[in-house]
Amino acid sequence: MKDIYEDFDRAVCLRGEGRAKKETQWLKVVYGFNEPQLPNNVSSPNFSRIFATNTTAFELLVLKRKIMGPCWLQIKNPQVDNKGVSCTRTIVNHRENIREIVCATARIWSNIDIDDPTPPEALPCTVRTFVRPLDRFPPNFEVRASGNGKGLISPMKNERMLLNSLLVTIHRADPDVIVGHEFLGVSLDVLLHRMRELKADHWSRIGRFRRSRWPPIGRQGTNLRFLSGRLLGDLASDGAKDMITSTTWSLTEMCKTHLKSDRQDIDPDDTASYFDGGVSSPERLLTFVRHCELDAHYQMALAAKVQILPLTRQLTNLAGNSWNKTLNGGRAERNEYILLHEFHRLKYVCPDKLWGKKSAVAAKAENEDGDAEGGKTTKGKRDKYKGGLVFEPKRGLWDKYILVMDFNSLYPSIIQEYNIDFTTVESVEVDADGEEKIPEPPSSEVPQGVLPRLIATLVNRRRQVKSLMKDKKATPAQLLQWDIKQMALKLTANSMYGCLGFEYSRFYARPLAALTTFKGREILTHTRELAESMQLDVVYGDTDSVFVNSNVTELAEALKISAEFKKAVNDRYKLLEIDLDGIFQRLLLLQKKKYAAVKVEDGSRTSTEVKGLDMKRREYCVLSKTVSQYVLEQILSGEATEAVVERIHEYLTTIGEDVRGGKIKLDEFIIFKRLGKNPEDYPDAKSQPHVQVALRMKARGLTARAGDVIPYVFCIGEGGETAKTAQADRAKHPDEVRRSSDELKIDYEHYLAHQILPPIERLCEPIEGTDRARLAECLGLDPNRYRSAAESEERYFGTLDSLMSDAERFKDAEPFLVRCRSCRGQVAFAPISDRESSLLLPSGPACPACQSALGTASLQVQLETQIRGHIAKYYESWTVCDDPTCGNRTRMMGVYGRRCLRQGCRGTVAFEYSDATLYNQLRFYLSLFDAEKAVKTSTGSKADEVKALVDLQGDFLRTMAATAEKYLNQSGRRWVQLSTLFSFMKM
DNA sequence: CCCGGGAGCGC
DNA sequence: AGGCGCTCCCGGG
Repeated sequence: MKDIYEDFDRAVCLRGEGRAKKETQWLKVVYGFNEPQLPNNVSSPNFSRIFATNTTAFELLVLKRKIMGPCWLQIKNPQVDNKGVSCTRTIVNHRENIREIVCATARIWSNIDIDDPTPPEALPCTVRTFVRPLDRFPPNFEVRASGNGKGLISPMKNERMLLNSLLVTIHRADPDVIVGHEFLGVSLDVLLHRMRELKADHWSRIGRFRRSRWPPIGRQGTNLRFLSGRLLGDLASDGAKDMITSTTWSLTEMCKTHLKSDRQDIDPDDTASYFDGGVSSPERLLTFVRHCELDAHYQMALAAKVQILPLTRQLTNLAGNSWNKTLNGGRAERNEYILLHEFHRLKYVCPDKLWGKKSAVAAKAENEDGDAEGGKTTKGKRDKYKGGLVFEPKRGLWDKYILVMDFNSLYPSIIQEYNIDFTTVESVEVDADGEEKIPEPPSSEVPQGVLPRLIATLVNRRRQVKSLMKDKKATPAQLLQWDIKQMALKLTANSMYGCLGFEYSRFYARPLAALTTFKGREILTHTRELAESMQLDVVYGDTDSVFVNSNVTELAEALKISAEFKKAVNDRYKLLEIDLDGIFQRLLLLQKKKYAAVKVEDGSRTSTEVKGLDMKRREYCVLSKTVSQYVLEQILSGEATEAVVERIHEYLTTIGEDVRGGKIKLDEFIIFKRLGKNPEDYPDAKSQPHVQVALRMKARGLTARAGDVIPYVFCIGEGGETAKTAQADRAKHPDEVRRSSDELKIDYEHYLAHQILPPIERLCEPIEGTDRARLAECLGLDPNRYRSAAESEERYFGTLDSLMSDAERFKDAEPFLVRCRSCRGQVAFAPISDRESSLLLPSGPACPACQSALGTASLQVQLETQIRGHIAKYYESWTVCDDPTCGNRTRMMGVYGRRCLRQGCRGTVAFEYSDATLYNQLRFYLSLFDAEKAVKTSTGSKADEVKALVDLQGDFLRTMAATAEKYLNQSGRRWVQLSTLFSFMKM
């Protein structure tokens, strides 16, 4: 009954009690779970505090017995043999939007060893599919079903019988593990509701805990307890998502990337058609059944491929928590349990578990913040503490060897190096000015803390495992097992820091987290300074890495520099270690966290590494990624810039044509976006494409919940008017597009302008010889709409006037049209230096058609009329939207600058007839009568001819020039906003 | 035109 | 129910 504990001072502080008792005497009281729980906030004259009143039986058992993950417990004689089962049910919803079960496959593997690397397809298994008709089975279905190959097909009369038979199968197999995809969130939910609704027999056999009465079915995705006694490996669970690299975690995508298998997708809306009993052949339904059989296989194959069971078991062994939580939950709980075990072993009192609440320290700090800042409204989260340091990248394309040096496991190493722990770091006062102070690390005499020692143990064990792996005699199975073990050790060590800064963590210790990152920033800064002191150029760095420009073209030299630098850095620390992580042959550095490189692999091989670019994001379609890939390959090819630019331009031209020509498949246009909330919870649902699609999916009885990744394609609005329908309404699910046959058309212009151009533009930004207007032009988009203000002005006036020919400068100017009063013909007034076309003869202006002389006064009036026409046009102030899919033309002006006023459009409006256009037009008119220029631009024998002409017709030219100049000079400022015209010069 | 808040990445 | 740092893009005033 009585036991003396040492106090754990942080435990006290974590409770928000301000007192820092080191060791005190505690009275330990133990009583059964059949008695009521004490409140945790009681006190009396005899005691000030009670701890651990709400500890669960599981925690107690696991801690007291030091149970570290799955192991044999001598409670009774457990009858366990390993059986895995993979289940698929395909569900269709009909009438009243209720999801029913039409088909279920159980693929059962018996006596599997989860450490055996043999893939599931090479191991014996039984397959059984239960299927029931919607109305009636197609003729001959039962006969054909009985002759099915390996898989047993059991036609069932109705849904209830299907469920009953499935439950019998599960009961007989009694699986330890159930593997599925979206099982917890979807399948189990439907199963439970249908079993209850249809009063299925022995429904609790889905798990191992026998029940006769139904407990309440919880929210979707929260009913793991119905499976108690079995492990659930759900490939779409958060736990699994951490282990599988994928953008959508759809079964089809994972099969493709991890199994190299081409899984056929079935449109859920087509399910009913597979069950059509009115057709003459059973083939279609058999196809459906085989699809289910195959899916069940895929799920197990994926689970085996990513080693989900061995890895989660190792993680669970390290943390001492529950395996099912490792499989289906996040990592906070693992971290909690490893610390609980450690502190319990050392006889500390740990902070109490606060269910669904912020840790006591977090809550306390928030209150203090509120007091200090005079009752500032509870703005949700507290200010973040500072994290890793990111250097400003030196942007551009680097073509000397770049050394990527990074610290191995920086944060775990810092925690060890500086002995950062709950028991070693003194708490800090909260600063008066609200600024949070970083605590000091303990002095070197302070003994090693709990956390540093724990991490050291993990790191040492990992080192041992890795040395085992070097043994040449090791079998592949052993190697695989060790590899999983070392991975689990690394993951565990690395996750300790994250949980220190997690407000809801039982061991929340913000000052420790802040100290860790502070040291990280300090170390990275010093590392860069060291490099610079060695005359090495650091072009970039992020948190724990520096990219050093070796500035050499010989690999051996680069390696030598790397070794010298490594030694210089590592000499400064006891434990902390920097190492060469890779060598880049070429590096395209675009932004912080955004770059691509050609990495040197062993020998002469190379590979491309891409970080953070648009092409790595799920909201860009495959087409966009393919185009980016090509452009990137060209840029990194190392060939001459002109050749690269030319190839890019050519390629984009082809792409533009192919897209518009309908040569690209629908799949390549699919965009993905994750739902942050449930679709109906969006306040601005109407403007979000994926939310609109999700809502329509739900209306059809499909699932679309928070966290789901929604696929969609932008189509042309109904009725063909691209501008009329709001953007979000035009987003359609790929299945909708496929079903519509030709009704829905992909909005190619939108894809070119919004999915292809922007990523390419960003990639080409540092590349000479092209710009966004040119890239847009290649794609068949109007280049003028993509010219920046600066570029447009530069185009008109040119920073280097002499470099631009008049032909180029006045390309878009309207000609001066001269009408002849005699023959009523009309002709453009060509430049006077153009002796073949000019109507100005040495004798004066004359009509080229009827040779009649044209009066100066008449021409002057005509010129003035045309100039005034342009001015009037300018004052009409028509604006157009720069989004080619919108094309909105209006005379309305927005209140907020240049945003397009059409609902749902993201474009920018500009004057159709801008001040710059007008100014340029006037300059063009002036140029027509510029005698000096005419002489200058003429060469050879022409020069003399022109010179004679301007001498003879000087009066005429001066009169006309003066007319143009009048408008240009006197009123120029009224039209031309000099500030915008010359904005490109402000750099 | 500026400012903020999500997404989604990187580490 | 792990952290923070950084583009981007989109709404809103």
